Amino acid sequence: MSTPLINHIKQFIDLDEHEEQILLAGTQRQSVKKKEYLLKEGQVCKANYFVEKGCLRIFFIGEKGEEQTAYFAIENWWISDYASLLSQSPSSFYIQSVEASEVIVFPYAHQEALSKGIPQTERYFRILMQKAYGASQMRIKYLYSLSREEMYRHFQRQYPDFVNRIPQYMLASFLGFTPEYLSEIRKKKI
Amino acid sequence: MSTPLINHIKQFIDLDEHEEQILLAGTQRQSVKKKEYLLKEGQVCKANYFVEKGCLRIFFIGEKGEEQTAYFAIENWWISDYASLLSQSPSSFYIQSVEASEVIVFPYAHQEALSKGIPQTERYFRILMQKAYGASQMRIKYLYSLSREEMYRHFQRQYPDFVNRIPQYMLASFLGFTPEYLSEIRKKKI
DNA sequence: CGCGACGTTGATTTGCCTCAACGATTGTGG
DNA sequence: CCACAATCGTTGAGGCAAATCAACGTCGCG
Repeated sequence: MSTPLINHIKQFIDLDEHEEQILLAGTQRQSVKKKEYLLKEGQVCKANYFVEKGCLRIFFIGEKGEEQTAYFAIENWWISDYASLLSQSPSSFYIQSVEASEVIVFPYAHQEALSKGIPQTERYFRILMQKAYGASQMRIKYLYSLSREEMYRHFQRQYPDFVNRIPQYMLASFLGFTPEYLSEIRKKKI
Repeated sequence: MSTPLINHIKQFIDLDEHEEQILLAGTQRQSVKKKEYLLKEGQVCKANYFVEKGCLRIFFIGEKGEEQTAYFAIENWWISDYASLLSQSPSSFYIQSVEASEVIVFPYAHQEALSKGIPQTERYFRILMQKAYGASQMRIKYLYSLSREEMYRHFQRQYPDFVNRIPQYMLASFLGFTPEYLSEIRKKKI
């Protein structure tokens, strides 16, 4: 069996055919329409989502009602509210598709069950979480040291294709500023 | 054997006496003087640090030479540069003690070795990393939605004792603003 | 075709920074 | 244990990056 998810996992741990089947059996593929929600504020997050195709985001609602994007996930990335997932407490985020997407729903209960039968999956998720946390430490660094304009240039350099794939107001909210200011920055650049 | 580290681990996984000994055998206690460094920029991070007593911080040097604190760790917290640790690449951070501290040095090589002999340690570190990443997601949320003054009030409410334990310039840099501005905020509050 | 969502532009405002100078406190060597 | 330096904290004047607000183009979709 070769799926994007299995391929991703096998970059970090070994699985035999039988284990692959057990692992996949507990998941399900879901087609998600543009702007459809996988989680809403107040709900308890029940699954980790692996993006096979398309793009998801996690956002929250600011004081004045604006949607503030916290993270994006594209092909071969995971996305979830990991605090809500771990403690099974109500989430303060929304998870929504940015474009029509194909997602693997990986229930947390399944992850917990696998931890006994296929212990190396814990290793996979440990590495995943450590990568994510490491990236988050770097993001904190950038948030503290770069100006808003530099944030945009930096993001543009790192993900040149992605910049044109999402609405500008989402990109602006992800970078931590207003759509108007992004417009101003873009005007400057020839 | 009961040490703060073992107690912490046993909140999440089971260990028998023999396993505890193997686990501790690969670690070492280190007394760290105030302002002493455990890691400097450019070095590859080799260990995860567990704070038994005292306080550490991880910071980086900004464009104008200022020290920007990214995280603090107090009793029973872990601290490290997890990106550098995972990929064994040069760090862009410094790890330094804020006060005289007692630290358990947990080499990453030891963590890797344990993952074979005592597989449930992977589970412990997975939960640790997931908690840390979840907290990081919340921190992103606060950074995006609160003003600098609200950040301070929020932090003060959450860690009232800690506020008076560290120099104000470190707190200011952690909250993402200048010592002068923190001074101004404090003046307002009666 | 028309409406609503998205993007742009410019005028004005503001939260926070910068710089400089001055107190307060801490630590250290004589 | 004191003196004095270094570090840390405060205050105020002035400046700038980015927000706010409002108005107007434009595009995609039902």
